[in-house]
Amino acid sequence: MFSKACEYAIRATLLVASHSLMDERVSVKDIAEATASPVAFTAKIMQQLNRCGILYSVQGKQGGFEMTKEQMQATKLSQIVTLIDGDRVFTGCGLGLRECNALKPCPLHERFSSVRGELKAMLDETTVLDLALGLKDGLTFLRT
Amino acid sequence: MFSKACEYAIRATLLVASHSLMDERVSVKDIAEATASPVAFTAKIMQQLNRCGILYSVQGKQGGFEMTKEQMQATKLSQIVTLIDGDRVFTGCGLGLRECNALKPCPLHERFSSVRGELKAMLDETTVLDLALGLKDGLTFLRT
DNA sequence: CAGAAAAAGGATAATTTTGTCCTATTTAAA
DNA sequence: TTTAAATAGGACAAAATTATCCTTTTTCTG
Ligand code: FES
Ligand code: FES
Repeated sequence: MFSKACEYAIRATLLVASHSLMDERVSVKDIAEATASPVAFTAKIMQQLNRCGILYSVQGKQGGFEMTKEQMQATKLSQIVTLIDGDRVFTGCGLGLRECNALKPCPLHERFSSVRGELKAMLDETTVLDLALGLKDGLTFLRT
Repeated sequence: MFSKACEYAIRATLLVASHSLMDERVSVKDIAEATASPVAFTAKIMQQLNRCGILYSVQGKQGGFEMTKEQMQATKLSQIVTLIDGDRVFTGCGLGLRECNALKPCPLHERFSSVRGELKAMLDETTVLDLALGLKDGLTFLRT
């Protein structure tokens, strides 16, 4: 469904958010540990998330990553997916035709575009804050 | 969403089905041309589809691939997906946790498993015959 | 100020997925 | 019976994704 990079990005963002709710800053090392992700790969993803303003970083000793509550409210899951994987999962043809076009539909178009629309709606309606709250309260988890 | 191999598999199966409805046999070359897929890669996929009985092949000159109407009715899209990509798209965690477990859910579990269930239901309810009919009638397409 | 901890970023490596090539086998038709 | 067209299948190659390593820069702390 999503690439590994995208899964790591969402997990990392949610971890940073849940810690920011408790006014804690987290390092890449912390993030990788808490989300069971490879450290250096996660570091690259954090750079992308920082560059596009989904969260922010503090360099130097005692540095790490944080999010403001505004960032948590403003960031929809769909934005993270689009940033990392592009919009193919939201707009592409389920059978891989070059474009999904209702005027020249693939055999699965009608059924697939409906499900794809629900996926998009779900990710558009879900903010980082929505998910970070359950994580902070220990109701949900980011690793086994 | 699906791998390239899986997209090719579905497109190829639907092409064979629509031709079988007109009592025509199709070669790998025909399939690759009609679905805009790489020939040799498609050939490998056809072998898988044949081995597991989704369709059948006839070797030798004038050979090719065909499906019986029974095969078309019996084959659900979900079977082709599972054959090529496995069942991760139907059962896996949206955030990539090792297993999707409602007792230790990821933050997206509730919302994701709902959409994933609709995808599965859609592919379970759709047979190759369902889709081949529109293709035969020129209402849907397998390439741009 | 010096040293250490941490992010930034470039280069490279491993793995998986996708795609190609070539040979053997099967079968219809000339 | 020979030839040609087609699938079967193994080996290999290219590309994309995932992952690691190493150096530089920043900034806190002693
Ligand atoms: S054309 Fe295939 S999903 Fe729209
Ligand atoms: S645990 Fe993540 S989707 Fe179920």
